[in-house]
Amino acid sequence: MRRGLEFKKKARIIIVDDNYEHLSGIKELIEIESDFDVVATATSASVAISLIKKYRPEIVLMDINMPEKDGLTAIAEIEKLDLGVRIIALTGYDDPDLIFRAMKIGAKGYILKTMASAQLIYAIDEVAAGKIYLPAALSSRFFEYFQKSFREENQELSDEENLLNYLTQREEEVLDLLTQGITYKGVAQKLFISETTVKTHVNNIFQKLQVNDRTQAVLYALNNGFLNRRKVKIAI
Amino acid sequence: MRRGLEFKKKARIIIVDDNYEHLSGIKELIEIESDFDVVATATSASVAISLIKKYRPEIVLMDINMPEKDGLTAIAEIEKLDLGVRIIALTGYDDPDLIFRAMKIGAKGYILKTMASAQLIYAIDEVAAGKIYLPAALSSRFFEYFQKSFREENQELSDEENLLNYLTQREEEVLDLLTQGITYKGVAQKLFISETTVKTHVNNIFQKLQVNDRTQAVLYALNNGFLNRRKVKIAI
DNA sequence: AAAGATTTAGACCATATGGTTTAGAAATTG
DNA sequence: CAATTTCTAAACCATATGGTCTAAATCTTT
Repeated sequence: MRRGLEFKKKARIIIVDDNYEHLSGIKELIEIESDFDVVATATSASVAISLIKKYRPEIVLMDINMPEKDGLTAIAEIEKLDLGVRIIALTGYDDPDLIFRAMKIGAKGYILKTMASAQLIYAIDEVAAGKIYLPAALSSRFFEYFQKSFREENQELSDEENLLNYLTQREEEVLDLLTQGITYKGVAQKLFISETTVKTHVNNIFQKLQVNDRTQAVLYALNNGFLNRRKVKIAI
Repeated sequence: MRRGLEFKKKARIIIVDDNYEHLSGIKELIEIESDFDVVATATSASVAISLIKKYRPEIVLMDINMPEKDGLTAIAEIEKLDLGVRIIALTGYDDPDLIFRAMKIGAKGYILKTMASAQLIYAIDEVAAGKIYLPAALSSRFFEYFQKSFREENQELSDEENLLNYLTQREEEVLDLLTQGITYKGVAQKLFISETTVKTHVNNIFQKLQVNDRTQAVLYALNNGFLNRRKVKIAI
């Protein structure tokens, strides 16, 4: 086939699809059109996982639309095993949410069953070579979804509405320390001011943020873009 | 040029680059190789913004590496204006963090200055057509970064390490209410139990999470996957 | 049935936190 | 320079929160 892989180790592949027709179709296609080695196939995620543990393939082609255990959780589980298996997700349609979630949990590629066989082979080639591959069309859809989620989630408050913008420099510093779970005494020490001064600042913060206690102030800060060492969190 | 745009309205473009050499280079290239209409150029972000307000171009080519006001904040500001301008980011190197941040704040494309001119024209074509365009190489880098951030941030704690898993049902309920900024009294009312019972639960929670106060417990919960109505937050 | 964990709840006490007021020093702005 | 804002800090008090211990009722599990 294309791209001299003859001298490389042939990538070993496991294919997972609950539809046996599709499964054998893809298997044949790969065996005919490429140099890859289909070492096993599975029609359910749970079987697939034990096969993966057994054969340690380089690549797994995983259908996402399966009953019982769905493909996404299967991918998550396989990734958690940390066997270095590179998973390519496979579906019938380009639902951006599916694409987003698959890539998020670690899929190294995503292709549609409707795509040409050459595209499939190319994707496997790329992923086997250590890259992450999304066809341009899917990549475009992914980014639309990606950006939409940020638009919606991020700027739900305008600058005037975001009460954090009314805090003074010092109040921000105090609040920043509070969002790290530090007590008033600790804040006082860190900022080299007295504890009563901290209390004064804190009370002003409460007024400005319209909250009643430390926990609420911290929550307000975190939910409204207090740019700390904040962690990335997107619910699956 | 390629792709019959003759009958379409020619896309109007503004180019922003603090390096005048580059600026005129790109300008010439676009004027020669494509049908697009370069309506203005700017060597600073602030000038660019007023030009954009004035000319309302379809496309903006924005260099990211600029002194003074940097390109990313400029993009954010332009996006905030919500003029329907589609921004393509432009840099010398493929720093994945830059790519990630640019796409996050709404860039519709990202290309390297080192890329062939045909690639640039193609990118503009695609973006002008309403798509989001990232060359395969950059897309790959983006996803590596994207996935790494999730790996690091999400499963930094194993199930045994995540102290939240040692909480009982009831303790979880209490903690959940605490993460909503509710006081002990409020929790007692919501759960139809006495306030002293709440205190008992809370103290047990503190023991299990190895923290000393309510705020720290809430922070621990939020940072370790207490899957609430939590918002998507990634610091720019 | 016995053992164990969970949920409930009280007493008791110490301390941290929150509410309000006043006020001087320092920095900023007009 | 005068006016304003910010930062500092104290006094005073009320209440919420945290620490520790004990213990009964309920539920789970063996």
